[in-house]
Formats: sequence, structure tokens, C-alpha cells
Amino acid sequence: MGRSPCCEKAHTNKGAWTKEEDERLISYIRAHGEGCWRSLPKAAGLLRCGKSCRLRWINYLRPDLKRGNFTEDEDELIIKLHSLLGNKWSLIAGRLPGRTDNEIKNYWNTHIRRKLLNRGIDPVTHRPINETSQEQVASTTISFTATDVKVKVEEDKSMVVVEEFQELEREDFQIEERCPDLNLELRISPPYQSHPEKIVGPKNLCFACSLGLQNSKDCSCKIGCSIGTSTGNNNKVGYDFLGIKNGILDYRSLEMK
DNA sequence: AAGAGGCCCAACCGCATACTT
DNA sequence: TAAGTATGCGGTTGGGCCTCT
Repeated sequence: MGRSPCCEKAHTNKGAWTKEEDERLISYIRAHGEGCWRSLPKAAGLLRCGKSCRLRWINYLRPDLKRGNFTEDEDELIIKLHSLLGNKWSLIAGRLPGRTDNEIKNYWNTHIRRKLLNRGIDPVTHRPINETSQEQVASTTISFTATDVKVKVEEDKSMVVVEEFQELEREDFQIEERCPDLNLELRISPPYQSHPEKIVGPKNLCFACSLGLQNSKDCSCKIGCSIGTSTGNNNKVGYDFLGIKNGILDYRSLEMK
């Protein structure tokens, strides 16, 4: 199907943002919140397309952005996350508070790539360069394309999700093999809550239970989950990275495209 | 001092996906 | 179910800045 342009390009500004435009955008978002990017420019009196506004806000104007140089710890975290996730910059950014995907992408391309090359490591495969050139080892990397993980809560699709999850589970050992020293506390958590104690409901559902498949054969937490019972020990199982370690994937916390 | 070349990063573009009608 | 629309993501670009000669 054809695509219409995201905006009327003939009447929009392009290029660097002016201070006035920034101020208009900030004050509009402060007053009305984020979202509705398509209608925002007109409402805010900006001659920009919605995409441009969104990008400007997310990458530059957001108040929670951490400006300044990356720390050594952040460097290492990015490298390790990249070795697991590849160029999934938004997922990587999700683990670095105050950093944007664009910022990390730029930083990767300008600094970290070179840093790894200097260490003799291929920035794509994260393997020693000479080893990479010797042979293409048939390795499996986790891909987060939509066809790999389709998390839908709709009941009719839930079995497909479980199958795809099991596929990820089988690949788990390869992650450990590639990063034996990796202990990033990579617990993907729900979006930040200023008052987490207010969250109501079971804290750690297994994947099947999260899909509403309690008591199904795919439920991996028959002992620990016990939704709605007083016997459930919800603290037994933590949020490991993607929940894979425990065979538990909390779909609620996955950032889906 | 000034020109050339490289680096950096904000912004753009095209596409994929989700959502709506 | 198909078509239309909105949003988000990753790759790429271009212009300003910095360094070197």
C-alpha cells in the first residue's frame, strides 16, 4: 500500500532548531504532555513535522536527559549489551537512564567501535578479529525482530508466543557462552514507577501465566507463582535478562516495537 | 594564519509495525 | 480484511567544530 508523507513538507522548516522553536515545543509539551506528534506542530505553532518534533524532544529537550560524557561503566555496559542485542539501540538505551538511542548509536559509531578495534575485537561479532576472519562460526544471536518475539496477550495467539519463547530459551546457553562474566543485573523491568509499592497484583508472573494460561502445561511457576493465592512466593524468581534464565519472560516489561 | 581533512552529533529519511477505520 | 494513518526505529547525512600541517 502506498504511504502518504508524514507531513506537508512544503511548509515545514528543516535543519537546526532555533531557540524559539525549542521553547515553543517545551512549553507545549509541559502543558499538554507528549504524544499526538502529528497534530502537535500545528497546535504548538511550529512549522515542523511531527516526526521532527518528537525527535527533538526525545533526543535533546527531555528534562531527564543526562548530558555529558559517557562513563567507563557506561562504555562497558553498552559493549556488553551490544554483544547481546546487536544494533537494537532503543533497547540498549532502555538500560542506560538518561541516554537516548540516537546518542548511544552515535557514541558507538564514533568511540566504541574504534575502542573495540584497538582491542582487536570485531565490533560486529564481538570476537577477536583474527578469529572472525578465520571462519564464520555458525553462531546464533538473539534477534528481536518482530517475527522472533511477538508478544500478544490475545488468547488466540498465546501458543505461538510460547513456542517462540521456547525458541529463545534454547538459545540461552549461547549467551552465557559468549559472555561468561556477564552479570549485568539485566532485569528488564516495567517502566519506572515513582511509587512502586502502589503496584497491585502479582509481581512475577511466569510467561504462561502472564498470558492468562495459568495451570497450563507451559506454566513454569506452578510452585512459585500461584496467582491469587496466599501461598505464592513471588520473590523467589527475579527478573533476569528477558527472564530467560529462569524460563520466565515478563512480556509486560519487554519494549516491543 | 589559513586551508584541508577528519570527527562528531543533531537531524533527516525510509521503512516496519501498530493502531484505527 | 484491507486500506489508511501514526509512531518508532535504525541507517545515513550534512554542517559545524577541531586538529593538523
